[in-house]
Amino acid sequence: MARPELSIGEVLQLLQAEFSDVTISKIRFLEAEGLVTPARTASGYRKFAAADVERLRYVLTAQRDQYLPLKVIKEHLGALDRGLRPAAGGPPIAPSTTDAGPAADDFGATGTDLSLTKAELCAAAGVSTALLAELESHGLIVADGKHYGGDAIVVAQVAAELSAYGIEPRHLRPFRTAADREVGLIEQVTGPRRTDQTQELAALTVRLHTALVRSRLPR
Amino acid sequence: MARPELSIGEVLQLLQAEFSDVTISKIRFLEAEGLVTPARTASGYRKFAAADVERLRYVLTAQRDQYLPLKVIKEHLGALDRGLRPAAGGPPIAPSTTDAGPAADDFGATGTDLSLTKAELCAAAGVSTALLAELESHGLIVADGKHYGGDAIVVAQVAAELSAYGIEPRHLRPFRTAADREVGLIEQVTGPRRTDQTQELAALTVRLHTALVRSRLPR
DNA sequence: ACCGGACCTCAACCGCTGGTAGAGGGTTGA
DNA sequence: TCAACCCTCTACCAGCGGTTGAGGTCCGGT
Repeated sequence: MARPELSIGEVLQLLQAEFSDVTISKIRFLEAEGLVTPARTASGYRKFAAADVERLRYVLTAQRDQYLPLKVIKEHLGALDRGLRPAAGGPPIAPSTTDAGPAADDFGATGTDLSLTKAELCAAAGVSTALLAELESHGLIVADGKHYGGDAIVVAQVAAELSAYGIEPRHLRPFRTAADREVGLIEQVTGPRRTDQTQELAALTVRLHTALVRSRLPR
Repeated sequence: MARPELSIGEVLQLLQAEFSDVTISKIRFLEAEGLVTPARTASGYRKFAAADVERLRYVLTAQRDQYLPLKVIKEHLGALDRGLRPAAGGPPIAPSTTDAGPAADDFGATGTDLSLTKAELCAAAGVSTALLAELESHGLIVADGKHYGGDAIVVAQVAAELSAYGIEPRHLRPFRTAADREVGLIEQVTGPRRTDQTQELAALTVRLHTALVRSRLPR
């Protein structure tokens, strides 16, 4: 019980068992990049708690096994910190895709599901509760109990941007209808459970939709 | 009948719909790296078959959505070629569409102004003239005079893939309706000429559509 | 026959990521 | 007091993923 925290050298020993290419300088670098923030002694020495080591392990695993860039790993860690619990997937814990952040929009393997409260959703999408309420009233966003999924962020963000063009939630109802029909068609084929096939099919139909819109846009 | 294969410029047009950052030089680079090996004409021009384009799509998707390094993507492709199904975490070949991405968006790029004859379209998409006729009869593909645009290839390809699931052109009419309505809404705001705004708006609505479908997919 | 645009190759160059190296110096504990 | 350990900071670096441009060829239209 004397000292639950480890010096950087001790951390190195610990991690080198699992990750042969870790070095002291790398650990320091990762701190400089904001991926881990160990406490400090009065004299400035880093002291790593178990949680810090765990975090490093997560980073190194994601790098080695999923080839993720540090930028992305950092976002994942940030999402975890904010209490956004992903559902299933990756290594130690699952990565989160949807944020205001960079792309990652497939229907596939990395299927990640956030669960947000109303307040979190509004904050993440940068919209007012009034807009959210309106979106809900038109069925564009639906809560599962008290929680919203990650896609709701995108819906809310886009709706907000569209309103700058004078397009309001009530104009968007047909989108809801179209999406429902689309999903209905998919479920007719694959059944009511989500499978790989469901996702493949969804990717296809969305691609179809996109191509159709493009083809009908004025030249 | 002349030419079932596409030139590099035509491939560019096709892919830019989905991947806004693809360039000619990037395609050539990917060939140099051995990720795709288009055939050549007698005079040395590259000619891409549908399979080559599919391969590029796979590469670009894996890069964008999974952040995989080219080296790894190459291995996956190699494995696929050898008939192995990709193991953990790889997308089969039916990944994402419109990305909810950073800065750039799908519709921002240059206009897709391919102009293909019926035969070329069928060859490029790998579909029968019968299927094409059916798609036309349901208004999913329309010819401008005797020629088809680049999006028609995507529509035809997707329709072909969907038919493997028992989904036939007549089931796809609602997609046409939805796309028409969507474009109508956009034109109401931006007028009947194609402008940057048109494209921005289209990118937004397609993103909305995608998010809605995702959100309504079975959990 | 000619012209412009699309295509070719090859070599040089570039920005970013993910670190490493090492100088110069403080801290700790035996 | 000394070795081992830790600190910061600046400089540098290699590889990845392309881009740029010079110089030249090919092809469809008039």
